[in-house]
Amino acid sequence: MSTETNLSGKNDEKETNTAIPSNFIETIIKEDKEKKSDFNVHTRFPPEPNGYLHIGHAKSICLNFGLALKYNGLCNLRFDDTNPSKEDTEYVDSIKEDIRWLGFSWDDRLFYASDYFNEMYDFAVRLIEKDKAFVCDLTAEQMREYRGTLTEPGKESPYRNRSVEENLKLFQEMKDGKFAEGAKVLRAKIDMASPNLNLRDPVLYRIMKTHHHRTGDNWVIYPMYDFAHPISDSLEEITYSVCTLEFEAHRPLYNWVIENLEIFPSRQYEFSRLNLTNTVMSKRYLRQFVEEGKVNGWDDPRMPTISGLRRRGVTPEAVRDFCDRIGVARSNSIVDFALLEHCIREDLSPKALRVMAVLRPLKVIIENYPKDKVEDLIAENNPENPDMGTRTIPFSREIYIEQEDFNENPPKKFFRLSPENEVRLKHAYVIKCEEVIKDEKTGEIIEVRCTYDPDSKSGTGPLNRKVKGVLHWVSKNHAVKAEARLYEHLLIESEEAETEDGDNGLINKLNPNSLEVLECYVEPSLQEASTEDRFQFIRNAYFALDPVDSSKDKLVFNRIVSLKSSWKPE
RNA sequence: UGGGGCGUCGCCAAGUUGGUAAGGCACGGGACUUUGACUCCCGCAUGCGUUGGUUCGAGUCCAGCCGCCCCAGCCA
Repeated sequence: MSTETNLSGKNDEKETNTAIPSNFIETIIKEDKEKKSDFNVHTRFPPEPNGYLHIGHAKSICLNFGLALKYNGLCNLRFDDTNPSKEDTEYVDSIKEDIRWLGFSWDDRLFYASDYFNEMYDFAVRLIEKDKAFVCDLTAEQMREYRGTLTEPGKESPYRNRSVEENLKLFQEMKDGKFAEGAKVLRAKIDMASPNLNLRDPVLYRIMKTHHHRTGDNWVIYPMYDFAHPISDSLEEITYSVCTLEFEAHRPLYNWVIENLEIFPSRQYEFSRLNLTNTVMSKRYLRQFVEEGKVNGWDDPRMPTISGLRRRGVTPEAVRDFCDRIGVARSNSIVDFALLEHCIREDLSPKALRVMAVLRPLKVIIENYPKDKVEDLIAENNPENPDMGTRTIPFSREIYIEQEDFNENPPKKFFRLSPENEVRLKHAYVIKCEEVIKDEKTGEIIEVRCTYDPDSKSGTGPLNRKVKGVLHWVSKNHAVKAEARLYEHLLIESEEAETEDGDNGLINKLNPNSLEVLECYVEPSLQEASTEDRFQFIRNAYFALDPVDSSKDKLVFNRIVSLKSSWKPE
């Protein structure tokens, strides 16, 4: 290894790490630091605990925590729990677990918007006192009518001119539970003619007589996102409040709250959310798949959820690398799933144990190999990393090879087993196909008879002995039966499935072959496999044990991602 | 349609104050190979939505046009 160049290369990278902004937010940070060298980077990840995190959230987590790490700042975890009707501690726990799994830490900075309910109430009172907010009795339907449309201005609420005193009294009574849900709301007094609909006297507080997972029944009024978020950010002195593009039109309101309350001036910046080909991030559709049994739960390995990726065997390193590579910008985009797969392979390649497993077995009998002989062959665990050592694999007269590795009428450049042809068994011997045994009735190939060359044993034979192909195999009497679950994209892109089908959602885009379950044979060393291990089934794919369904008695392997292949029969 | 955004290679995405189009993925070709993997070479935008303009010079400035996304929850 050319340590000199490598080291200097790495050092350069580290030294210029914070100097080269890699996205527009970092450009802003750099500018802020130039104006004021001690400007703190303080971000936050603010999920609502109303569902499971997915890889789109991972992008936000990597961005927010990553920014803090890179610029020596801090990143808070804050649960945006202002709507008790949708939220639950179950989600709080899973979100924490997912963030930790991704490798980030909020240290002691775990917050909840509900921590600030008292302050928020006081801030609302302050707005009323400044005549910047009022209690409105309009029903939801009436409010919609009064709001106007995209092209027409709205009308002011008839309750807009209540006195400060009356508003104070009414708001207090709202808090005290004197009114029914929906009877009254607190609204900001901004501009019913604003071209930005979010500024047409938006609702700040609504009445909800719902039990809150943290504050219990203490409150019957709850702040809206647009009021709670800027206050939460400000109280935590967040300097970069990073969110996704759909909140762009809310930024003027975010700033309005901060300016009228005269509190810490957090700033909001928006980036485009992650979209991936062949998948969907929308909670609505993911929930539909779960509820209709199209997948086996939120952590189904086909799901784009963090828990799904984790269960599938994807590593946090791969997810982080992916998030680094997709970039952060403001244009709507759809990232090719192949990039995620690339990141997974790149992470797994140096750490996965190379093992042999036969997914679709074809029996091979080596006729000139002694019937009762068993040899222990030495196999390296990872040729890229000799430190990972070796293990032994039993070899005997009867083995299984992959069905697709034999072809009676091979196409051109078929570097595998075929009649009269020679091939090497990985770590073992060169064998030659002598005879094909077929089922008399069906004509199906049920067995292949071969002979082996005793002088061709791996590592001992003539070094320049070249054969066309190398096959993986397992010894029939030593192999361990296991289940292999092969996953494909959850969704298919096709002409017919281009559009959503109304109430049917994305059902017609679901890939009917997204899961294939196989009974396979794996080499005996895998009996000792742990869920922490990652394997490369040689010439096939990366696999990991399913942490839920696998047991010592029944090994279950999930295919994480297949190996690339440039082999294409003509 | 009012407002706010966005439009650089098939997919992402860099492009300081205008100076003559990074990188990754994908793809194609080749080398190597006891994984048709990995690795390594090579190729891949006279072009930056479009039309004009300013300029010695424009992806970068100006004007018009086109396309896509977001906003009319007492959701976040």
